[in-house]
Amino acid sequence: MMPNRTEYEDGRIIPLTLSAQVADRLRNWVLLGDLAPGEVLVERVLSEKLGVSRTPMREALQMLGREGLIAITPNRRPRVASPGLSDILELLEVHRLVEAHGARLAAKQISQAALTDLQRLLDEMELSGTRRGELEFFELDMAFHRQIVEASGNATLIETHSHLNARLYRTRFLSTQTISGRPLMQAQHTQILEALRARDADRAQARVEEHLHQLGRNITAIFNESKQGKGTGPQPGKTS
Amino acid sequence: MMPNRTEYEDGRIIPLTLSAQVADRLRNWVLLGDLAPGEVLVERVLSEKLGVSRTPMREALQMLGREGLIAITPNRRPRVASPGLSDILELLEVHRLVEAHGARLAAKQISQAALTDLQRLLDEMELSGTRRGELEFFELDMAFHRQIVEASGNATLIETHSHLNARLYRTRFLSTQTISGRPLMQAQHTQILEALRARDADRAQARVEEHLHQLGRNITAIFNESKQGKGTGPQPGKTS
DNA sequence: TACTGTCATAGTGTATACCAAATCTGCTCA
DNA sequence: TGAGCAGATTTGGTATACACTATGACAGTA
Repeated sequence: MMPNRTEYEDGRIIPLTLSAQVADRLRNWVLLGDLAPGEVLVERVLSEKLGVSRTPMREALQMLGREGLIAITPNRRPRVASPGLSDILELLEVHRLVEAHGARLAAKQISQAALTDLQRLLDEMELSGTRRGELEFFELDMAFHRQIVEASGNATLIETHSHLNARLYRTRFLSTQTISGRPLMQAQHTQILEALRARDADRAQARVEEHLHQLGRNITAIFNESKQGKGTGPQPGKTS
Repeated sequence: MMPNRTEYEDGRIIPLTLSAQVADRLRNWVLLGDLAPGEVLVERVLSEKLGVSRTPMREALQMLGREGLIAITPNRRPRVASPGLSDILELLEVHRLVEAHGARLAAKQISQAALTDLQRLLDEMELSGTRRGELEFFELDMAFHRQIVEASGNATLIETHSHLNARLYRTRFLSTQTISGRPLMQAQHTQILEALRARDADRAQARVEEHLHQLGRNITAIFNESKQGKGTGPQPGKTS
């Protein structure tokens, strides 16, 4: 996902603490589904598996808990979060609000280099959609959205967006699997980029909103399918 | 602040973990200024002072770090955050976005009881403005804003708003001290409530935006004063 | 004076061991 | 089948130890 092993601070490079590294690994496991929603996590087992002591493992679990990726209840074993559809739609609404605003800000000041980069991502997605694996398409998609918000230049907005996105990550990944929706998504991506190029803040905002509304519809469809299908929908168990 | 000592979960009441209790106390110290911005925190000293071991203290510090109230860097002692004006304005922009959207949602579905409660808060603020202490006015103000967002019914929105607000807490408290601005603020509060009563989502959103823009101006003024005044502006030291 | 390098001290990050209290699991019995 | 119980697990918290990093004071140098 993110090749996070170091961290900046006034130019010096400081290695991440062990807790943070463990959190990174766990996060990837959750996001990619190696740890299934609802699955129970046992501190000692995990810490042995990763060869670290309980202390950094506890801290890592706390981190993911605060990010909403796992549900932590006092005295109980943590579980991988498995939000219901309504939780996800609530999340998505705020996420949409934030990202759309990011696009609005970005339209006013995005650099030429960033625009070129976004175009490159779109091109690669075009190829990826037909030829390559789904994970790659997904990651390009994520990068596209992230870069737009980063172009807003508002650190708080970027951080908030990234937190919300982390919680939606798994769901969005599943959504990407449904290849049928891709052409529409791609067309919308193009429209967003056009609006940014035109420095049209209103349009950029509207296009992003539209796009994420569409995402909401896709997710709803997937959720309902898996629910009636073989009952393998997300388990109960709250999202902390 | 919040009388948090217990927590719900399917009806049973479970006491907060020690870490959470410690975090609550530290948070209050930071928000009320008992721990000054930029001040250095030492794990061992704090844990002794509160009579707990390092483990829960570390967890509490991590929590506040995530909330943006203290800045944590590996191997270094945590510091109470002391954001610069630009940081605060960025925060406020996102905060405004979230709260305004909350008001929009709230307008559509706020209960009669909640409206009555908001009116009560306004009335008390009116009294408080002339007769009582400033801390009380401030807390009523905070409660007013919080309740509006809570009326939105979107848990993610509420949570995000509360996080952002926590980071702005200290600054907003200082802003409240400037009594000269109160009549305007109060008038705006009334307008917001009127819009909610009228179930006018657009107007509610607009009024909240206006109000928080005004807050931004107040904060900017205060910040500049204190900076040129006696140089007692916020210290350097980043916000994590 | 201003700068640079050294060094002791202080403080965090991590490992370990241990205990109390809560939870979980499987069994028994109705 | 389901309620209730007891023992095994597991977490929350304490205490301690130690390696490694950062910090600040000091001495030496230009």
